[in-house]
Amino acid sequence: MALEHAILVSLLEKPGSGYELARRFDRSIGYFWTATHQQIYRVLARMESAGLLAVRVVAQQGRPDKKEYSVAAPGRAALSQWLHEPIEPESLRHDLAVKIRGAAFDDPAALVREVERHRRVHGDRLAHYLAGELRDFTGPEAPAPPDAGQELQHVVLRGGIAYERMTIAWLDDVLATVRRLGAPRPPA
Amino acid sequence: MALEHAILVSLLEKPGSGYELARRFDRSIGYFWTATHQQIYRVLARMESAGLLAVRVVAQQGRPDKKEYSVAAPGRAALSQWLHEPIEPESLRHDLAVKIRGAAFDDPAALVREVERHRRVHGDRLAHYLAGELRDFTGPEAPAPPDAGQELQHVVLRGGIAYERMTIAWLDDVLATVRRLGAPRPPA
DNA sequence: CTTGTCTATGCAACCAGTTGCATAGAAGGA
DNA sequence: TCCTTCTATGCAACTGGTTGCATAGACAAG
Repeated sequence: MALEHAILVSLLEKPGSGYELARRFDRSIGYFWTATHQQIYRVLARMESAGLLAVRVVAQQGRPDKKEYSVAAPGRAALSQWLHEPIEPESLRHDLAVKIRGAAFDDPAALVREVERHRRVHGDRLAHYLAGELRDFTGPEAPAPPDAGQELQHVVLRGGIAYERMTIAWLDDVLATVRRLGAPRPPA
Repeated sequence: MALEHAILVSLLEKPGSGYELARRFDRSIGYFWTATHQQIYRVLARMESAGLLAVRVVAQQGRPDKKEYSVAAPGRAALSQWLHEPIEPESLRHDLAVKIRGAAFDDPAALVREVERHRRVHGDRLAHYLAGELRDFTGPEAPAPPDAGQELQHVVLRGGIAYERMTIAWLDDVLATVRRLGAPRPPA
């Protein structure tokens, strides 16, 4: 149930509506946890009825009303408790690796195209992360000195950057390996 | 539904029972895809009734009978089709990152213990992968020259090794950052 | 004036994966 | 002798997450 906790952290950083949370999950929080708006709305409703969140309906001009959520005391306590519990170090779930091993039984040209496509996506993500790092942390516009929250956000972002760099290097390794092999077997 | 395809690849590499598959998913395949035995049995039953797999009951001495599954022609075709379809480049799902950002609102000492624990687990995994690489690919016992399937298995394993190394380096970065911050705020 | 995009919220159905439990014979150690 | 572990299979209930669909006003482009 890490989505609940991700929402608590995000709302502690700044209260907001389900829609705003969904956009944050397309950006900074989404670097390490994704969620669709439907799921966010559902979890928000559950958390609110459980007393973890407080809601305030905010009227806006030129736009629909929004429900602004913020963390209530029990929500903060629930987060604190979770932070003190150990969690499972998670494992990879990489379907591309399944495809790579599957290429031993099929046409490797299709794999090359697919790996190249993934490489491009990861390259774009890396560029996006680096731009965000420059904007929020290392550029001239960044706040100095940063507070603890910003330092922690930055180290998480550095993790995303390291992940993308590692992935890109690995995909290059995969491409070199597959190209070296040529055509192992005809297509099924 | 990548579990289906992971099973197809694994059974193409070598036919086996649900129990044997479950053990493979604790080892090599599990480097990038995990599954419990319950799920494997359920998916195997579904795939068999869909005609993707063939079963053969094998009597054993001193042990229960087992159902040995192998890939039927429609299964091979289904795998081939999937290999030619593009898949979504997947994103991280890292609950530890949620905890790190949450530490801005709580006691950072708990975070330090948790990160150290994760670091140990990833260190163990790295050692395990490296031992496997030596045993199967780079050591004196390894088959030379390797065939295409082995080359591909090796490049996937190199991905796991790169992932663990990257993760360990990042966790060290996290530890250094958190320790530098001291105690940002009192516990909730 | 119509089409499309943006803000904003939500229901319903489905699917994948986890957790808990159950069975059962063989082997090995306390 | 009993307890645990290993091999081997499976059901049932639940939870977390995805997909498809729906509504509705504001605004901008064509």
